[in-house]
Amino acid sequence: MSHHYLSFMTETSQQVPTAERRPVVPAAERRQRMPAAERRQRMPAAERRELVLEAAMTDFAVGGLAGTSTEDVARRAGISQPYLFRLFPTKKALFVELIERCFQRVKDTFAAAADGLTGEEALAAMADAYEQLLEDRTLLQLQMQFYAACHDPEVRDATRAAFKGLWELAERLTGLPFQQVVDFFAVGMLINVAAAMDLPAVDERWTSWCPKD
Amino acid sequence: MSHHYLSFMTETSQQVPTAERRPVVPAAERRQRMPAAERRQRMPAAERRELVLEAAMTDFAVGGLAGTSTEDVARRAGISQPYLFRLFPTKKALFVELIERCFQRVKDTFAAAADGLTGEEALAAMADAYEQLLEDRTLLQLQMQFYAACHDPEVRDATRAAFKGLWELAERLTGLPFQQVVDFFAVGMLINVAAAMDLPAVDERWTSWCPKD
DNA sequence: TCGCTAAGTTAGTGACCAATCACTTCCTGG
DNA sequence: CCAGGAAGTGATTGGTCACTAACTTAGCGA
Repeated sequence: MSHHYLSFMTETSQQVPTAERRPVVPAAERRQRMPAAERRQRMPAAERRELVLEAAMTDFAVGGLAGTSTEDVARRAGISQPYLFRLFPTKKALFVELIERCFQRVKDTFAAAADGLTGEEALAAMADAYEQLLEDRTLLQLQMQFYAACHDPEVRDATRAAFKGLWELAERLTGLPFQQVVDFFAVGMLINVAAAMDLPAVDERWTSWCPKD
Repeated sequence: MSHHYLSFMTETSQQVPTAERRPVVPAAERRQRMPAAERRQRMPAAERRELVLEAAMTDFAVGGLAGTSTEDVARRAGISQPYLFRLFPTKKALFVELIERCFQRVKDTFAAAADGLTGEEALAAMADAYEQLLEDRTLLQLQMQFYAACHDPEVRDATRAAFKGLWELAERLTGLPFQQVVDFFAVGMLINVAAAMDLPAVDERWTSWCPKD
């Protein structure tokens, strides 16, 4: 069963001692009350929203829209679960807000990488930058959750719009013809999937995705 | 807002009058008892399992692991929900069984398409065949659900193994070097995502993904 | 025809969860 | 100093859901 020609397909990934099964911790003790001693620190709602959005990225990246509870997000954000619903009307609204946010972060990454470059140089820089997102897979896995949740019209519309924006940015930054942009995004999607499956860190062969020679 | 260079990104997709929001039909009436008049037809468990697996593909493709209820699957399969648990030990076990099944179907598609061909001809045939899967997006959307659910170790292991099998099949059928197989799968993944977002039917430019010239 | 096995059901159970309500606490400007 | 708004919580609620227990029914072989 040794397939030498596919190093990234071999089972060299170290298995995390995962917690296995959805937390069967009785909800009674999971929903522990706030520690009275060191009272929760107050902050303006706008600021708290940021914390919630950040926490939500982490949780939704793992569980997706349906598989993440508002309780989990609230706890990670350091607030009570009801207060989350004063900051966001519904769970889905929070999720949808993440879509724009997540793609914006990728856009920023691309823009920073391609700064001062054009054409294939810009594309290569963007490719490198995108690969570096592998170090914290949150963004990539979150993308998968968006795509997977696209049966919902609101999610789909937001995802489509954000994806379109990203695509247009890539075209603008590189100025390259359609086909090359297709290939760029195609490999990007393969990277997303590889990250989701946690294939051993995508090896250097991926980087030769700009076969101009 | 007209971007002539990206026909598939324009909003020409006819919006399905989607049902909007998870079925808010009160569960009381959703769980209607079996029609006593035309009693359920019996069949061997192995056969019933097939029906359940088929129904599960449809439902899980839409809702994913967390977002699909066993009640939904059972109803579609024409059995009571508890009986589903005699055929499958857990919901996740059912989901995991779909992974092998889904990828096997893609494998069959590839093998049939590449029959008698090799090299780039085989690859092109496989590409065409894969695009035809867009007509019934179940298989593609289901894949996205697998990738998205890969945080779970059992799901990840099964998905990895199935993906690896598919990859090896592609290499065996075409005999092409690594880089070309990468490009092939990369575009495949882009198609998956496009299907998930329901971008207007992927246009003919995708087919030129084998830039040998 | 009888009885056994496999197919299938109804009726729960405990747990979880999104969302609401009513309440408290803190801070600030007049 | 005090009134009011903003930050934040506890308790609850109506509902869903995976899974179990216990029962029923249909067919088939001896």
